[in-house]
Amino acid sequence: MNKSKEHILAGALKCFINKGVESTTIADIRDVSGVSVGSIYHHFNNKNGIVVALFLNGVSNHSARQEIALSEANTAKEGVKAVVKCYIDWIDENPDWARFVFRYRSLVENSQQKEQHEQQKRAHFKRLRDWFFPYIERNEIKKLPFEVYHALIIGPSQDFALRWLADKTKTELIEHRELYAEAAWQAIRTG
Amino acid sequence: MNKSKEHILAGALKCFINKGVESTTIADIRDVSGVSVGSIYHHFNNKNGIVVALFLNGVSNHSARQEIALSEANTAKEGVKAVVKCYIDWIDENPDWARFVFRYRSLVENSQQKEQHEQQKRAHFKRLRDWFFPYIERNEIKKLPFEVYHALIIGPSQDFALRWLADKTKTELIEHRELYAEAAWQAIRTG
Amino acid sequence: MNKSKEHILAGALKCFINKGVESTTIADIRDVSGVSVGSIYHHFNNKNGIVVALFLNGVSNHSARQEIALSEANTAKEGVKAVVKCYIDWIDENPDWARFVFRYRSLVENSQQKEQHEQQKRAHFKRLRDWFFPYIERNEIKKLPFEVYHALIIGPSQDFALRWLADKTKTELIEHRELYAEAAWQAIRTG
Amino acid sequence: MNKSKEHILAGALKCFINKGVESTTIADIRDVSGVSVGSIYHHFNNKNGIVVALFLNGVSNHSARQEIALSEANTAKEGVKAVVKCYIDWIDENPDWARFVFRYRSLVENSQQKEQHEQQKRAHFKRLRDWFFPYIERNEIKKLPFEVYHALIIGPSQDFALRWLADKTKTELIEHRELYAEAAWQAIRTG
DNA sequence: AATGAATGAGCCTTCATTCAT
DNA sequence: GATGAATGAAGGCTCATTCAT
Repeated sequence: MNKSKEHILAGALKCFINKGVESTTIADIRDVSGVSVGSIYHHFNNKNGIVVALFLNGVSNHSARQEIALSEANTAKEGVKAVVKCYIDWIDENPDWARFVFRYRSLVENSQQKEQHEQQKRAHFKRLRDWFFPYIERNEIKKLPFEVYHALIIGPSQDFALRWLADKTKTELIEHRELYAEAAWQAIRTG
Repeated sequence: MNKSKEHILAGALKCFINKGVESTTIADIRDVSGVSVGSIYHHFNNKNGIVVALFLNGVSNHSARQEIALSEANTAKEGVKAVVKCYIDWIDENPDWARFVFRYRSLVENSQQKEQHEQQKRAHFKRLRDWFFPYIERNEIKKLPFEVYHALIIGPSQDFALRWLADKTKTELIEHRELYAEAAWQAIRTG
Repeated sequence: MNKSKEHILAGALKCFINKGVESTTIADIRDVSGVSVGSIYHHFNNKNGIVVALFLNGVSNHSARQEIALSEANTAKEGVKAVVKCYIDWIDENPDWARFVFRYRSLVENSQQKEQHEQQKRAHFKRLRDWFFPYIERNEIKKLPFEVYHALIIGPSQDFALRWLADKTKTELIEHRELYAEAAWQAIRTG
Repeated sequence: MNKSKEHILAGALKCFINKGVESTTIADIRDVSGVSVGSIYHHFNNKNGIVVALFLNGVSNHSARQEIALSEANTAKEGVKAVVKCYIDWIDENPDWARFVFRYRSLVENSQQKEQHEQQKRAHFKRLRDWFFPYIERNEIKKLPFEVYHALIIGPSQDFALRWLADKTKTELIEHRELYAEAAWQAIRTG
């Protein structure tokens, strides 16, 4: 892999989190990454290129982990809980990346390079849907409007995670791993 | 009431949502609000002053409504559901204001005028806590780490609302009002 | 005399010395003088009006004192020494006014209201010339190009005064009063 | 040597003398020097950086000449006269630079980059003092408070020079070169 | 005479991007 | 692939001045 590119991405992530994307200058990234202005443009074409690269890397890294976790689950309950735990774990292990993805999702989704992201996202959602569908059919999971599942499963963890990432919680995100996983299962199970 | 100030705030909100705070220029706000650059500075001191004013107005407007709704509830269940419904209603009725508050909370919380916000927030949370405390004591609501309640009650609605505000849902936020209210109650009730 | 005008002039002088004329805003003068923006304009028409008023007051105050001192002198030597001492005394007693006059002379002399100043100056110089002329004729004072007298008489005191006003001398201006007066006399006396 | 820097300094000096530092805009300097705004900032960091550079160049250029002149003098009288003549000559040959140094000395001495100037100045004054000290010891020059020498030697020339630079004299500065040199010597010689 | 809200032209400075080396 | 000097458009903000009260 490319040393310069790694340095640039790592430096840019730091800056983007500290000062925000708009307030981060190419000179800031140069100072933090140690890579010259010319090289930054050589590798990423322009400032937005760095933003998009960071975002796509982050999202696909997270999706991949989630799909692996899901593939190892054998029941509806295991699957739901795996999704929540994997979500929490990824945020816990990559807090800056998570902050970045939450904060700048819209920036990428409104950019010109959004195509790649949308495609990734559709593929990922399809795989999730395929995994859960049989359990809904078999009535182990409540029949609900599809887009509500995400809210019920991920909503609570996400709410807490956002506050944890902003350093506004007294307890650790990871402490409630089991609690949110169980709550997610209870929220959508039948019976 | 002050005509200029209202115009500036309304115009600024439009711009901030359309282009983002950083990409909105004072000239943009002048064009939309019809108030001169000098007057904008006269009333808000600088660009960030507008951001803070919009944010504080939004948050306190929402808090006030929530507290009124709560004061009319007579049981734990009614209270929890009122909070969720009020949350959904406010977002549904003030989508731009909601978009703004979600997106720029951190901007205000890291600004120099954060004091006023923190104070408002503390007072609001204290009133919520006071309302729910008796029900926890009487064991009608599960005993949980305090900061988890918010995640369980608001998390799902918030997740959906964020996607609804970004125009990424097929269904309307308001359609699921009862569903999320009921889910919130089930998530924290005892027994 | 007019209370507001006095306050404005006094406040403006402070500001002009502290921050320079260009960096002093009308708001600064309002804050220091306690007189409203509107009143400042009512009394002085515009910012430059304050500058000119301060300057003309300062110069004519100094000229008047010098002419009085001269009128009490009875010999060439007394006259020359009186001029130097009077110069030093005025600066010693009105250091801010002196700083202002030295620093902003050119600003007034290039302004549109320069007429009044030029007239004052011509009249003053004529009176000085009239006083000294007889002594030059009688050969008690060296015959020199007229504009050299000022340099020889005032030059040394002025050099020192400028450094004293800038707080760059170790000794007090007033200490050398006699020394500079005597040096001035020696520089232009005959024999 | 650096072409851009030279052009910027030359253009800036013209503007500063014509309109004053405060009234000179970066755009003025760009127009006169032909160097882009960005480059001006690249080389001088900000507007004040140009002022400081001009000032330091001017002062050190003058000091260097004075020290050379002094090193070629062999008696107290020659030294004193050399200082005065050198002073007059430098002003005569570099009138704009002289105008600038006289007018904006305080601006530099109160700026943040004043250190370099103070150091230069101290070194220069030490060399002057070292040159004259033996003659004072040998009683060829009057014993006077040290800071008075400057006033007596340079004061008259400076007074005249200031008026000559302001175009307010009928005669040329250079015409009185010998007169002021001789007066300086008479003012401080013993006997 | 006094007040201070409103105006808008204009300035310093920043910064993404280019390009010659 | 790497470098960093040069560019110039654009934005936040200031401030002298006006004017209705």
